Amino acid sequence: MDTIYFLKNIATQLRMVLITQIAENLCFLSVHVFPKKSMCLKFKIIHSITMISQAEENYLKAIFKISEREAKAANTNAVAAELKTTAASVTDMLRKLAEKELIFYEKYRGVTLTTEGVRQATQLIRKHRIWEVFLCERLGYAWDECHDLAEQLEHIQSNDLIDRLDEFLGKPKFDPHGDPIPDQDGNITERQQRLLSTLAVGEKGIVVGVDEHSPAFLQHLNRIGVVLGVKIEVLETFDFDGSIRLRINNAAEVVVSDRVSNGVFVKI
Amino acid sequence: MDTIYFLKNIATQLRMVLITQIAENLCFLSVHVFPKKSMCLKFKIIHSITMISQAEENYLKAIFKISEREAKAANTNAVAAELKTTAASVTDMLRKLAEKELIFYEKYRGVTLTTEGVRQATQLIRKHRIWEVFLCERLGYAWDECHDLAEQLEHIQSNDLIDRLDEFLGKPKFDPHGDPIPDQDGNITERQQRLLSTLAVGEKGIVVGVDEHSPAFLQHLNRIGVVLGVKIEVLETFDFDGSIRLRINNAAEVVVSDRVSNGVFVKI
DNA sequence: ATTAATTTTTAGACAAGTCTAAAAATTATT
DNA sequence: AATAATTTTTAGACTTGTCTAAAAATTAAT
Repeated sequence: MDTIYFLKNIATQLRMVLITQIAENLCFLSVHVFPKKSMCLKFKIIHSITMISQAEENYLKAIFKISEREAKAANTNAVAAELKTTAASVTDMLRKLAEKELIFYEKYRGVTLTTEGVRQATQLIRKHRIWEVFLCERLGYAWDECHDLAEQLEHIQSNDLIDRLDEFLGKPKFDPHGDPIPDQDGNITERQQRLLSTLAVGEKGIVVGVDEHSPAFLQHLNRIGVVLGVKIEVLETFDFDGSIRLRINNAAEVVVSDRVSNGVFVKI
Repeated sequence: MDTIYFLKNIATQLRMVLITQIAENLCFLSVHVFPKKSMCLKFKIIHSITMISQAEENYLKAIFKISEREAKAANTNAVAAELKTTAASVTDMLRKLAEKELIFYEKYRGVTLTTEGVRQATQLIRKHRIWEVFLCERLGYAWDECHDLAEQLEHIQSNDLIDRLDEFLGKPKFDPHGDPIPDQDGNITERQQRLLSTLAVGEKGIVVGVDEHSPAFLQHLNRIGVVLGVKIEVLETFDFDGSIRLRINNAAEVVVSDRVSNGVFVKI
């Protein structure tokens, strides 16, 4: 990882073991420039508690996402699919993340996040969603356009920046797709919500989120008028193919497919 | 760099030379997934006109900055110093950038930017400065705090994002340090400005920029009240050490050192 | 319970970007 | 003009993250 230099007269007084101890919990407060490298001893930092690379962040997020929807240890292929990479690459990275104690990993047995891993993944999701709010609410991006940019912006390293942005946006609780935004401590506001497909004829609700995030799906919702905040009322259900006839905002009527009704959350 | 696959029946009809030609000007509009790799021939993209890495961007910016202040070909050590890296690393990268026709580079002879290199560097500076305006004006960062964050944000890949942000901020012409923001085409609004040190006794002006950007310097200016927008009047100059006595905003009087008077721009 | 299919891991390679140490070229000095 | 000092480049190594191809482990199927 990184390299650290100690002045020789200081370093020789410390035992190697001690240096290792120090290095393991290292947190740079300030950096002093030494006049010459020949006056110093060089050490390599094996393990650093803070720094985590962009790639590592992405792996944690992928594992988090999979665990969220599958409720069992994420397997190598699933992670590879999620990140559009190969199983071999995943295996390499899992070894590294286990080394850093961000995941529990046993060969051939899948992977789960440690407490610290969950914390990191949650904070990354917090960043992603806050940036999405900014992109959509302030810069006028549509909800199907903001994902890729947020994917880049979430890796900007500064918790302070995110807290200020959060403040600037009025501490939103949900992102433009209705997904909850974790707070600084990782707490998530859970909401009473049901899939549109679970509503019976006559029930009413407000669209509050989506379970599928692909641009194609979101664009389709735009076209048929099923967007966040609209009121819907179930007029008729067709058991044959799972499609549903709806009234939107007490006005227009549409028939939506099962794909739609299983991808949209409503609050009763 | 990247790898591209052609279906065998298509690829075998094309001569290798032609493929190379195509690849050199390649611009992906869409990606098709082929059923099996065994049906494809694999090619490596040697040269791609668009993509440029974060490290490459930083080198271009460094060379641009040096050329701006030195008016002669930037030498290897200067670039190394600017980027806090080694001369060996710089040499490696210069070879690569020359290969991509972003710089003119002759061994031992220093380096200058090509037209495309200047364009890329200017756009990076545009991004940096627009982000700085956002950080200071909207998120409340001080002018000495925004640089490092902007250094990260400038690498977000999306021209559209920057244009929208620019619009959102009211198309500012200058950043929080008074540096001009290039437009989409790279045009820079030059401003009539003089170093404070060149003013004679009795002359008045408005502080519009700084020539030194270190946090320590900017914090010092904050403390003595010499910030962007204030009116100053030169009351007395001390030839002995170059210090100057000023009146600020028709009120407070301060004596500033030569370091300050040579680091501050005023508009008469 | 063996074989077959699938999943996962290892082995080995590669590209980008960096570094140190040594060699080569350039510039400065006597 | 020859030597010394400086600058720049080469050579070789290392790290991160990726890949392909082959081996090993696990799971499914006959």
